[in-house]
Amino acid sequence: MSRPTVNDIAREAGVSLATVDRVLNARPGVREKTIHAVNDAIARLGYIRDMAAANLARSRSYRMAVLLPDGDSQFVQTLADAMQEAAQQAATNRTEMQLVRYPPEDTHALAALLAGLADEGIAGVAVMAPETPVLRDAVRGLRQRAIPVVALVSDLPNAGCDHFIGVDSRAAGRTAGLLMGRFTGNGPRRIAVVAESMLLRDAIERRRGFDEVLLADFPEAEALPTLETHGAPEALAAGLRELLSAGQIGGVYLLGSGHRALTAALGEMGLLGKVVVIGHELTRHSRAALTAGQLHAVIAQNPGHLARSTLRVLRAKADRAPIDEGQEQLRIEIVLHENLPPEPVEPARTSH
Amino acid sequence: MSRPTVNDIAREAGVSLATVDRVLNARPGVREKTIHAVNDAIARLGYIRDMAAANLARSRSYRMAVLLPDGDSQFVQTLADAMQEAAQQAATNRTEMQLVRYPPEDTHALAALLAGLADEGIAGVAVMAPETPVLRDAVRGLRQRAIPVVALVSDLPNAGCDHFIGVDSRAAGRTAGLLMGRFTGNGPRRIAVVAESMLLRDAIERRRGFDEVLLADFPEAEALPTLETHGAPEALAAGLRELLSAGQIGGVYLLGSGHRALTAALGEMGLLGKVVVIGHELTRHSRAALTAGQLHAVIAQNPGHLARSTLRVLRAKADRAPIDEGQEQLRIEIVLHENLPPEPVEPARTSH
DNA sequence: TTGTATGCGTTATCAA
DNA sequence: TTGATAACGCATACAA
Repeated sequence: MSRPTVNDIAREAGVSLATVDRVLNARPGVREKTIHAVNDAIARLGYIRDMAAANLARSRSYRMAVLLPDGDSQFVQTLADAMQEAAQQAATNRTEMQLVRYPPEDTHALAALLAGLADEGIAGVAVMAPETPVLRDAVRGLRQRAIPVVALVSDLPNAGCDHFIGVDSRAAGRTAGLLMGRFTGNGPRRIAVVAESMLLRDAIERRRGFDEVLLADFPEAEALPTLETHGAPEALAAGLRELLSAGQIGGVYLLGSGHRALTAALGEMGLLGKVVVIGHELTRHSRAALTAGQLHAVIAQNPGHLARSTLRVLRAKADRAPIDEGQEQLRIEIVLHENLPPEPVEPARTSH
Repeated sequence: MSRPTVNDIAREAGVSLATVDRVLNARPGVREKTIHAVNDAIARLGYIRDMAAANLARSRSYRMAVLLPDGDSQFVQTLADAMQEAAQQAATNRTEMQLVRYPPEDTHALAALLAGLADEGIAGVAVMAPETPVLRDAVRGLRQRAIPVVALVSDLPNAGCDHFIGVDSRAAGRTAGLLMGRFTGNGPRRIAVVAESMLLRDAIERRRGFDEVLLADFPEAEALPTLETHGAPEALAAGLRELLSAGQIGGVYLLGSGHRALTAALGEMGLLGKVVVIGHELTRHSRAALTAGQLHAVIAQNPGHLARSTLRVLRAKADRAPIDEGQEQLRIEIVLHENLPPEPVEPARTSH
């Protein structure tokens, strides 16, 4: 015996194919009693829906839009690549993706982009951006038109998104704090904290988590005020020098990007390998630093997972189908020299 | 425009549907010239085959078998649960799974089971077992009958499997070693290594990796000979006591299962939280110990990922389709108190 | 060597 | 509120 089909259900329930379909897809216009009869038959026969056939018959394809900030962040670039790869895979399931890079800092341009998407018959939108009132409104606008929106990497807690795909930044910061506390040993020590900017919610949350753990579990450690570099390597070097003049440093926590600049600055000061360095996200540079023993731990999220999860969740939302929480749960990964995953094969470069 | 179909190819090439199908599936009975014309059309239109529709038309379904050792290992039980859950998902894609638990230690029973599967029209087999000559032969037998076989959790390097789904045990051991070295600080210290048995390849490999890193990067640390408990909690307590009498212990590395017994023994000796404990796999017990601060790091592989990956790879092998290496690559996860993922919802218990 | 017609399991558009 | 019936993209038995 092969698996029961909708035809079997129809026969068993004494109704037509169309009615079974209506019940299956929770479409209106069926009497309560009929619904019950169909559901009974489904349960009796142990029917399992064939997704492949369903998708085929729908011959509907889903156009998803993914919005990522432009700029030269290695992490975002890696994510963009992963998105393209996931999209290629998803094309098999009638899901296509349109990747859009928007000028960072320009919230209004982003909002305009989002508003524009609403008219293009888009089935879902994923957006990675800091939360602003303008963005919140744009998201609400989309959702009012029944277009699902998911937040990517950075949560938008007050925008009313359908889902958040990423990790809890505060917990990520706590993890960094725990590692820093354990890696720097037992004596008293000062920990430098470096960031390009503290305007981003992620950086703030990470710092908060980091401090929490250090304060509670490693009272002998002292996390210094954040050194903001604003992307200027000289600022970083100068700042570090100043911190050093006030006493020895046991570790450096890099809140965001800037691995290259940090490695350079530490190298100049002859500190490479002498202080514990912990950072976020696995990029070409952090990977190299990890391999070279200049970086001791990376807190990361898997971009491939992030990308596939995004497309799957958007698809589920578009279908109003439930989400497999277990599968979509992103992990806060800890990457050390010894568990560094092999370099992924270089995909075709994203044109933006 | 939507994607080109076989019909479009047929029209473009000026042949019929059936001919296109013949070319597509490399079936005989087509003139060289016609083949060329069809392939030309395919290239011109950028045709991508819809595998889902193809399988639907074939009305093909896949019966996979997954063989797991029986017994009360928490990890295996968790994996079994994850398998059941993944199977439920996969049923939607015409893939069904038959989970078989075999008596551990009994290689011949396992081999007989495998041989039996060959006759049942199974589309693929996944097996978690230590490598033995008998098992190797059984695997070869299956593969001779064109049934793909994948090794699960523990590799079978000489059995000629189609794929290995799991992590490199030696690298996992190295990771444990690195963490142990860093967590136990700078001074000289002795590290106890505990295992239920050193007969399993995994345990040996982990120990090897652990020693490598400790020797190379932490010369002040001394990894003591493995304390084999053979599942007897008393043996563990006695052994630990003996090690203690010879001097202070800085850390304990638990090579395999036995979290509960270890926690109990350490508790009795008043060592809980005073020595660094590192173990493998996230189970109910290790999770609790991690939360309580009695266990400091767990090296784990994600059972959900393992399960889904297994079914996906088996399916791909059955279709002779390529595998998305990036997606199937299992990570050596490091779990600390701060990045412990939320407890998954309890699935229905596996009956075995 | 090639073409026609039908079916796979589901959805969707009609009409009743 | 229900039911025929025609797609969806591909495979295949059978006819030419």
